[in-house]
Amino acid sequence: MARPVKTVDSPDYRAKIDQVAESLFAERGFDGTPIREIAEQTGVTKALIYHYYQSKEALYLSLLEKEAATVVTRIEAVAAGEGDPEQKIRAIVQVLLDHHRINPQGFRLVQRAIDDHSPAAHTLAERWFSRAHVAMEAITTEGIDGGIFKPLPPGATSFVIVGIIIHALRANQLMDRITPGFSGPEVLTQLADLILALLARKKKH
Amino acid sequence: MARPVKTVDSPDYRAKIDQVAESLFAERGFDGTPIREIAEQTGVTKALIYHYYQSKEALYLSLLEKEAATVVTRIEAVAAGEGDPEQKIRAIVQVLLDHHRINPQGFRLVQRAIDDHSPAAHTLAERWFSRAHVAMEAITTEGIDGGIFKPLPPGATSFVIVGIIIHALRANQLMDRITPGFSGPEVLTQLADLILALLARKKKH
DNA sequence: TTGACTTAACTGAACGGTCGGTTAATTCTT
DNA sequence: AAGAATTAACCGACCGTTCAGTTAAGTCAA
Repeated sequence: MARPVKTVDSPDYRAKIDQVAESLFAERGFDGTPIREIAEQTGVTKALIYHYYQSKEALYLSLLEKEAATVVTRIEAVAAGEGDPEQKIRAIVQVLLDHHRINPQGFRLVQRAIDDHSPAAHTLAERWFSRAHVAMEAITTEGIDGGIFKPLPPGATSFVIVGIIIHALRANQLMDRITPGFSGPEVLTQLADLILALLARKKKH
Repeated sequence: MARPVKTVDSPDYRAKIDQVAESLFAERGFDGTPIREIAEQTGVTKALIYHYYQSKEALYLSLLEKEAATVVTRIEAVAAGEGDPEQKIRAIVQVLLDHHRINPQGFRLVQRAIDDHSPAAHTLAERWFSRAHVAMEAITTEGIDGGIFKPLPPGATSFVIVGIIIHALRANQLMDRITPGFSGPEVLTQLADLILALLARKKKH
């Protein structure tokens, strides 16, 4: 049971396996990523990966769970924190942008899971996305009730926010050329402003 | 030179191969779909598929090209047709919804290609998405210049429209439970109204 | 009309290679 | 010494692809 303490300069393969696997799964998907390649890029053998994980899918789901939990927990923290709805929306956009900037591979891993064929991955993604949407709904409902946001059908405001953010990050990392004049880093810096401009209630005077 | 004419009740396997392959590729992705399974579900042998297509990838790209061309051509037709920007936006939403309703697998195939690892598929998707965006830009620019749509940065309006539609169809087919109170068929019927409500210019009086 | 010839459609079996996963043993750390 | 970390070697299954060959239908010269 006792796990030996690593010396300072030891390789710490376990963490590196996770890192390499996350990157490969994010780029090429589950089916497109052979265990052999994860092992090679980590600098170990396949057998070591099976020493740490029961199966390829267990490794994949472990990474997915960790990544989804991290980002959704942060969103929930913002939703439960202080500030008016506009500040919270800006904070959430910032959370997602930061997370994407620091670890784009992890972000892409989660995005990919939405379309995943594996029932386990699909369920996992659905569970976390659902929690994120609940947190968002609390904010948008407050914004609409407070007269700050344009009144839209229940759920629609969160739906729009999430849709635009996902589209922005997807476009930013994968389709730089499809949105002429509105792609690349500039789309991200304007993202919160754009979302709030769309949601803002019409001024009456 | 002599080409045997198909008898009326002959199986027409070629069309069925396309149909089965499109469905499987859409559901499980390129890597997740073995040629064997396409053959089995079609009721032929693998070898027949290689009689019609040079490779698995050639089959995949052929389906992708056909599907993307169909939907983008329709969008371009709407953009080049008659009507004010609001009517055109409604028409485009309808085109996409109809296409998705009639052939959801084909639609999903194209969506998946955005994240595709294969350079050829990625390039193909980028090419068609780019054409769609150009067509959209013509409409949104007219709407903004005409004072109907809220003024947003260049490209941003098209970006929002495409993002919301993609998100809606993705959510509708894959994540029915993640958007509480705003999922399932009802999101689609309200989609054009939602988009136009977001884009509508603030009334001044 | 007939029968040799051509062609597309289609198949069964096999190829070399890679896949995810296992096993038994060796090395390393304490 | 003991147990965790790590490995080389191996397995059966399946992968995409090829190939030699059969079938069925159309062409065409006699």
